[in-house]
Amino acid sequence: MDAFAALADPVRRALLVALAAGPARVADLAASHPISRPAVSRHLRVLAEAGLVAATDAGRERHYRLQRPGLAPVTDWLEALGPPDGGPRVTAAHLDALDLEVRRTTRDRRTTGADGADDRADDRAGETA
Amino acid sequence: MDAFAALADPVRRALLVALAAGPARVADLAASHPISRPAVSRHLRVLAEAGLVAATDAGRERHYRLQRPGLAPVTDWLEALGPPDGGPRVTAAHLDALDLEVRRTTRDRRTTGADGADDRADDRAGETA
DNA sequence: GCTATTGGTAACAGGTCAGTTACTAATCTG
DNA sequence: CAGATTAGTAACTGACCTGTTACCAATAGC
Repeated sequence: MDAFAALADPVRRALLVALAAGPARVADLAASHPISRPAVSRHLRVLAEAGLVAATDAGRERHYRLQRPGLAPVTDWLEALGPPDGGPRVTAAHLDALDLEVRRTTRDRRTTGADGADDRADDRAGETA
Repeated sequence: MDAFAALADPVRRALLVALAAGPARVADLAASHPISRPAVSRHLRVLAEAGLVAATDAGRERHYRLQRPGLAPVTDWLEALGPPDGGPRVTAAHLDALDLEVRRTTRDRRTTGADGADDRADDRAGETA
């Protein structure tokens, strides 16, 4: 089952959200969802086939964790279709160019004693890390 | 049917891709896809319910067009789950701040006679329009 | 007004998917 | 070793979804 079909089921989306907070066992996921454990087990198998989760055996337990790269087919398709609201569409190259400009600007203004406009460049640097 | 379930069907995704190139009639979409016209008609109804397409009556014809904002529930959910690869995550506010910096930089360099580095700020302005 | 074209609906058949209960395999614990 | 816990599988049922053909309504063109 592909990633699109895997995301179509609300139970599977809920499982992914739960796993986004960190790895979990099958019993834990079944306890926090209104379906039986075999149903959870099968949903997890579907998600694993789609590359959205991965399992690690630990004795008799099995720890499932989210695999965010598995969402790439969906995100890629969505972005190929175009932005949902004509919002900003920026590539890493754009950011690099802008980053260069901003660093030069702030340095120039410091040396020339410009006004105290806030230095937002650090925001991006932090988020892209 | 919600947007997630609507995107689960490959035929519906193909219809959306076709509509991304511009509005189309039902007959046109049916002709370019290996399913009957009633099937296309029902797929379009599903997509309309999900807010992914909209129709405009034009005489006996009906022009369907893509509604990109309908994808918002999906994109929002995906981005709430976290970035697939830790890529750049930039908001419009960041871009505005950067844009301000860049415009000031280029102006300063013009007045001070700097090198001929290209003016990338216009790129962003065009893409966000 | 008659015919052709466009689009939606109805009814039906086929297949798939989600859920359950019952059972089995493997591992930890006393 | 015996019992308990964890996880997966098998078999089954019920619902839903997708596709088809046949039919109906509305509009354009002669």
